[in-house]
Amino acid sequence: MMKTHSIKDVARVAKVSTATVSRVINNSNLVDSWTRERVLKVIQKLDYHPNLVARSLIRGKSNLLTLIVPPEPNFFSAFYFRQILCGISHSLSKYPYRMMIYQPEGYDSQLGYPPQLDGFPMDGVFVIAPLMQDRLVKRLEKEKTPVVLINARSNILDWIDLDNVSSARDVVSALVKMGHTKIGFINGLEGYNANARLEGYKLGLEKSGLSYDPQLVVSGDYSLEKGSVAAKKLLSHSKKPTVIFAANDLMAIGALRAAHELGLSVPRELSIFGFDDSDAATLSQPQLSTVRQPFFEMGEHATDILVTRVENLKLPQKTIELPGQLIFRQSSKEKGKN
Amino acid sequence: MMKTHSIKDVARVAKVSTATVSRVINNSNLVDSWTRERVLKVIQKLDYHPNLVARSLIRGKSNLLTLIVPPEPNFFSAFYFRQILCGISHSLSKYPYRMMIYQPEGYDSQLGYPPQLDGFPMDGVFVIAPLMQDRLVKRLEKEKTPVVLINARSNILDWIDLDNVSSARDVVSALVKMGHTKIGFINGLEGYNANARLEGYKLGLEKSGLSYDPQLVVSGDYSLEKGSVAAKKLLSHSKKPTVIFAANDLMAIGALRAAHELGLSVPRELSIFGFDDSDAATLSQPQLSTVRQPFFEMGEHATDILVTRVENLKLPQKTIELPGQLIFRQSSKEKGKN
DNA sequence: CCTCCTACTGCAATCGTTCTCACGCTATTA
DNA sequence: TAATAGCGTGAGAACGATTGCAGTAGGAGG
Repeated sequence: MMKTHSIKDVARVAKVSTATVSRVINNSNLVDSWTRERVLKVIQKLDYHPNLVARSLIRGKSNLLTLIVPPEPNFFSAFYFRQILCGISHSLSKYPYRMMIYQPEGYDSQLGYPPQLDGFPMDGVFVIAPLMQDRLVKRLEKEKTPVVLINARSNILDWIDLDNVSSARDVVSALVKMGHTKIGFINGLEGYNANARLEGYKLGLEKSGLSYDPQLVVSGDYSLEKGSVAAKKLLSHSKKPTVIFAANDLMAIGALRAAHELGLSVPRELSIFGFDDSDAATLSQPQLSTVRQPFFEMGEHATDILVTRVENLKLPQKTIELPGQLIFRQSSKEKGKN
Repeated sequence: MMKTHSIKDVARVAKVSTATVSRVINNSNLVDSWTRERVLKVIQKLDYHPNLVARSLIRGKSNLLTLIVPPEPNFFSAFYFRQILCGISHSLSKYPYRMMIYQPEGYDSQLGYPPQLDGFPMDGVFVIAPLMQDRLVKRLEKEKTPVVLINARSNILDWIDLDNVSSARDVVSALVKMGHTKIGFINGLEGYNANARLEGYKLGLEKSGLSYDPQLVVSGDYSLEKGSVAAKKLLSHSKKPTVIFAANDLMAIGALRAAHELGLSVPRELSIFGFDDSDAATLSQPQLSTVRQPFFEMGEHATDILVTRVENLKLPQKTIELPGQLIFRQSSKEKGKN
């Protein structure tokens, strides 16, 4: 760090006290306009910028928000993570806050979640979905650090999440409208998301007057391989579905592969619908119909929520559910058409 | 921020001065082992952690490194950026440093590059490749802020970059070994990378005793569309190449598409080689042979370089050239084989 | 003319550390 | 025995801002 000018230099040159300079910097109206003028000129001349570390110390507020990233080495590459990051970063430029990124080396069982973060300045924390929630969140709650959960939920903390239920429901409704009546579903791993998407699937059937058939639902694990296996299982039934709806894109692509291996043409003989609108969705052949999660917007909203909370700790809990967007591409089509 | 215990609390409880506590924290050996013991116990009991803001203030060092990201909204999604980020993050966990990410809203012509960063604490800066270099870098140089360039070069600053020349040369050598003698090249936009890759291409030919034929080189702009156009141009010549080597994956995929449209089977009738090993390389049909840039490792090294530099400003310039790795997939094969 | 009020300004304490000095004690050396 | 060296410790001044409080000046009102 180069030695820069301090508030004292400005004070000296402008022949005022540091208090006055400080008041000018902070737009206090307790300063004569002529004096202000003069001080501003000096500030500009010296290219003075307040030292934010010193300010943090006295104010007890660093204007730094922390994004805690799960310890998986490639997490930054994850599709949804990237998008959320873009959203946060974009929205953040509206505020005088900066973002620190912290990825611990691993889950620490002894000390609680983020071991090396103690003492590091942060006014608030973004927590992105995955498993690790419990311990981390409990600790942050205890420390009364403002938190916003992204893609997860809580009874106490602010959060923003996809409306999984209605998104899945809308997919099913749309498929029914396209003439499908036998709709297979490949479920994800146990957990909130998968449950909600399955619930939406059931709801969609119900809304369309179709009955729920457990044989048309098989479980997967979000992997391509399992998606393929699951699809084959679905397609081996007597009452073969005419469309397979998977709880994420990767499994949908697995289904695509299965169809290919079974010699079924997609979408002519089988439609396939994914969930996530990941990169893979447009790169697959044929391109995948899917549900786009508004990750970017989620990141944006999360930032707004967190900054608001940091600036006013006493606000009531804020929660946002955003709708997914149905994206129709080549892997699905009206039943019976060519 | 919750009020936590300060060094004074520890001092009071342990019945020593704050100076001694400070010495204990900082592993000074100027403290009696019995005293140290006692202080450590108190520290643990109070769950005391030094306030890093205060420490930064007095030390004039924040232990924060800044990663400046170009203002493009989706930059976090860029393939190489993600990988580099993973590498930085991974290596960073070895050090007592944290990373701030800062993406300005746009290029500011008035003030110089990163307008809102003034006064924010940072000990060093990662700068990732693209165009914006000039002004930003000049400014950082002036402020004597330690900088490491990633995927770019400088005469003064530390940098780490791919060895483009030898990577491209090795591709050509490999292709020649596979029996190809007419090797088309789709160049990128003017700039260091493209120049270096073209140079490597020429070098590879030379090394293999083949002569350079300007007709086998066309220029592109790194886009899929242009790659397709360029490939068609190459394939319309009388002396059609048997393999097309593109300066990046996207153009290679464009070439793939062109081949498809022209009814040429890849790799039976035409081999295609990319550069970057982006996501698209494995998702394309057939999967793309390409050069993998060691982005992850670059991020890791960059971190090591920057931390070293921050801790010792007087070190001589450090530069690293990393070799690319040739990845052979389905889009290339020995000439004449089936 | 005196008092009070308002508008502006400066003094000095404060935030939580680090680090230089000086001090006292013990052990070593001449 | 006196001088010297070293170890362990504490007092207190920084670091660069903010902010409560006190003080000054000038104008208004009685």
